[in-house]
Amino acid sequence: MTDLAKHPQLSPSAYVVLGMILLGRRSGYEIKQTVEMSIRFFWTISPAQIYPSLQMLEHGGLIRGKNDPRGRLPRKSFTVTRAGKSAFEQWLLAAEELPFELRDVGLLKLFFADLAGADQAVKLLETIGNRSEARIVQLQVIRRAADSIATDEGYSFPLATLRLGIAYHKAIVEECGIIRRELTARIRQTGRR
Amino acid sequence: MTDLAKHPQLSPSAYVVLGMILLGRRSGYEIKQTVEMSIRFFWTISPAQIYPSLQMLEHGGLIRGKNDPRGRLPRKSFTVTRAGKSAFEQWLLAAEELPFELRDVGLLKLFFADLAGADQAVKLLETIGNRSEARIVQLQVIRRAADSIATDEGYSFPLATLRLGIAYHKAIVEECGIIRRELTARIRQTGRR
DNA sequence: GAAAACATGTAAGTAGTTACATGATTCG
DNA sequence: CGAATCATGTAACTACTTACATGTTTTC
Repeated sequence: MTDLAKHPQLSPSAYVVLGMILLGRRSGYEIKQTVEMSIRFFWTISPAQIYPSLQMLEHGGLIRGKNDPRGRLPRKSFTVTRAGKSAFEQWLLAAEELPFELRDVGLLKLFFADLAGADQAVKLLETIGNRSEARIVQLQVIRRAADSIATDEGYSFPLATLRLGIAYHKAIVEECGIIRRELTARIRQTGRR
Repeated sequence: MTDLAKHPQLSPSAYVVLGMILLGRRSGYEIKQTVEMSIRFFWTISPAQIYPSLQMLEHGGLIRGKNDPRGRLPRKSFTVTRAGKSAFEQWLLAAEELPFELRDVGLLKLFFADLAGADQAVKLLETIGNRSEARIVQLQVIRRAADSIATDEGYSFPLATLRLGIAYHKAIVEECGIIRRELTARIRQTGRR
């Protein structure tokens, strides 16, 4: 428990692992699966991060693991300790800045679109809009899974994050359309002159 | 020029450096400044990346630098070579997937909000909404700089990326409000029973 | 009986950060 | 004359990814 002092600040990804176990995911494999069908649109985490995180959290006394093989298939089941639960809640309720990072090559190219032709810029806007439309479809598929998690397990906030994701991409689709129409109108005007 | 073969794919950040020089930024310092007041909301790049990138691009024959001191203050001015310009345009027009990565601790905490109290969840939603509202204000300040870039230098697409950013955060603010109201209504109902 | 899914992990490499080091010039 | 800004760069570190290694069980 005093090991906590050695881990004054876990990374957000470590809290994801901890939180997923609190939500009932037992193994690294299950955590990875749940991440893929829930938070992957605003947080990714690979097996090469999950397994060392599990070791680190166990070392720090926040989780406890025991071998739980399926037949001859090795498997480790984890549960969260009291210290782990309180560490997670502390993180969840902490009044810290909430880091928000976006890396979007689409917007990057759009920023430089003056260096390309106007027709190329229109294409870019279409690509960006289409990308968000495809994302909306993906999110709506996941939404079904979130619905069943809400009814089966009683967790309703995964649904809220999905709704925010969908709202976000709908706004992008709409604004891309507006900008594209303005641009094509301007192209037509310039062309006629 | 055949050095290009050694750089089959530059990183997006390298293209940012290249593009910024094409937009008239001469030194690493100027590039950093422009990044800070334009693309930083969807792409960040630190001096520790810019200066090695400049060396690498010069080595690859895509840019050319010459010493251009201000008095005794050392400064290096870069220009883009023909090879550099064509490499940039190739990237800009390439029909590649446009990587989009989001890392949002706010949504992460919201995802796990079932593990906290409902009142805490309401607070989280407020924090996330406020964060987007603050971001909108920042973007609108930058927008003035983008306006003058549009009129002074004739570059209009930086403005388009800002509009997309604003649209995005407005959608978040709105949806956060909706979810929050739903939640408080549900709390009130449950409380009365 | 082959392919997909289950399951855990490591090694090597990439991309990026913060903090540091250094010094000149401008502005209030 | 001190603080902010101009200007370039490096070292050490962190976070994360891809690819690999290994073997089991289920499903078609």
